[in-house]
Amino acid sequence: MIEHTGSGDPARTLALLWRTQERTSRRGKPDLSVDRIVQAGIALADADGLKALSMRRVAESLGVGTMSLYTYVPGKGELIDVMVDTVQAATGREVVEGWREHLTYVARENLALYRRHPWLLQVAPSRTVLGPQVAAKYDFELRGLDGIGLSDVEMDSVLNLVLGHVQNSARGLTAAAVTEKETGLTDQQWWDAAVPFLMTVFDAARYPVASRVGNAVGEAHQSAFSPEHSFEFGLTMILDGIAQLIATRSHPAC
Amino acid sequence: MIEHTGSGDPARTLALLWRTQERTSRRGKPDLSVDRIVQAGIALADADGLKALSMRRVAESLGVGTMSLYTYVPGKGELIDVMVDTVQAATGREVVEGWREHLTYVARENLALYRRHPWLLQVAPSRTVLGPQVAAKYDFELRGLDGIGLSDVEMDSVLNLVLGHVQNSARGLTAAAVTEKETGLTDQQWWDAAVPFLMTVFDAARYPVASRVGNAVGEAHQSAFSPEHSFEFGLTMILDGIAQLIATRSHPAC
DNA sequence: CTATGTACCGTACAGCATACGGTACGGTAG
DNA sequence: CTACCGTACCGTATGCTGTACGGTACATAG
Repeated sequence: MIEHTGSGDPARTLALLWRTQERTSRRGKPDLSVDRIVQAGIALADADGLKALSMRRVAESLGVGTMSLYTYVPGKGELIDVMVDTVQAATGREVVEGWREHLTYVARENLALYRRHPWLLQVAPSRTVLGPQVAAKYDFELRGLDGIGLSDVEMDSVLNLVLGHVQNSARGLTAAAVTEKETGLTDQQWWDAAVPFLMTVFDAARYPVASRVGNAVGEAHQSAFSPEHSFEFGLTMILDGIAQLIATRSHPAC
Repeated sequence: MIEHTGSGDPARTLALLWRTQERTSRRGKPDLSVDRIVQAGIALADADGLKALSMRRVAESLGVGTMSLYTYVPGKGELIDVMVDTVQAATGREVVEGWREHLTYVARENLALYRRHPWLLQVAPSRTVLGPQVAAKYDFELRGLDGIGLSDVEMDSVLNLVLGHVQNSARGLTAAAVTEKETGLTDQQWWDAAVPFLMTVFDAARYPVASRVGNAVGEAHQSAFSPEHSFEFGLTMILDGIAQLIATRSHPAC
């Protein structure tokens, strides 16, 4: 299941993200807090995936009634928004020389983020989460592209292109684990169950190139190939393309 | 919500995809069929998004009891799998000269597919749907990359890179419509509601590059900019990178 | 005409998010 | 010291979801 986020009032969500609530009065005995709820949510999603994240389970893991969460968080969608923003904080912010090195670093950091929190891939990125951590990360990632001849819009396009590739790669890298957890079947088991049937039904003569390439990829998958290769390959292609763009910008009359 | 697919027995799913059931006996009065159910599902998802797709609603739209669907389809996940495979059939298969032109054509066709069926973006691509339409499309898309000096695995990598970019772009292109349908808020309304709050909380001095670029992108978004640009931009970058790879393969001793 | 296998479906269950109407208590005003 | 009140917390209920299970009705084969 892909979770949707930000279903409610944008202002409410933003207030939550930026923690503008100012716990004013001290009536009652506040045992809970937004942060404790968010941490519990992240822990739960890390462990069992986004599908297993329910308000009941979050409350349970905090030893609290389900509805108590709604005092601090407008709903599940907003909770996920805050979870997304929160985990961005843990990405590295090293400054490296050269746009290519910077983008490579950014790509690796984001890949690591997806590895740590695979459920991020299950959150439908319908609308950007405009939280403080997201903003800080965006700023850092753009800074390494500043002053190399690209326009502002181009800087954004380049970054999005790289981050998009990282996300696609992350899906390949973590899909096995996530899907296994949710279907109870490893890739190998699934494949073993599928192959004998496919053999009876798949006409190699009808799809000659597909079957040849499919076999090659399958064999490579067992031996030397890895999704990491796909990540590196795509990144190289993209960076090479960007290099050409930058070269054009530097020597306009080429 | 991101829907998961292929939850059940792989062999069962494959039998369904390749229609191996051979309606043998003619007892009873089969009113329903897998195809009718799938078409109803696609119509429903096209109209109201994947979130609105429920077995109850599919049955209702066919004038049939909910449980009757389970005679033909093992479950919701498998139904979605078949829906995914089915819509692939509608992509164009024109043969164009040159790998670059071919990939451009493939990219456009896939983008159009996502436009027609935005719910495809909400299906978690945990495991490839190994259906006949998917296979045929894969074969066609690879054929245009055959014999230009790439290895089999490289052909697959190149294709995946392009298709991944298309998917990312499609998200940007259709996100507005989909999200609006599901949240009841247009991008403009959402932005208008967010901006005044952001102004009070977003420290431009803290995130100088982010705010500058963000503003530039925002302004461009209102005037000349469009997600289409982002699609074309990324495609150009990727194809330029691939061109370099192919050049290397053609003149190995560069 | 009877037997049988199948298409279809009513009911029920477990799980979900969350709206609503309370309850109990800590801090403060009188 | 007491009375009040705003807040934290939560029990219950509603309307969704997918689907397991047991049954019914009927077309066809024998």
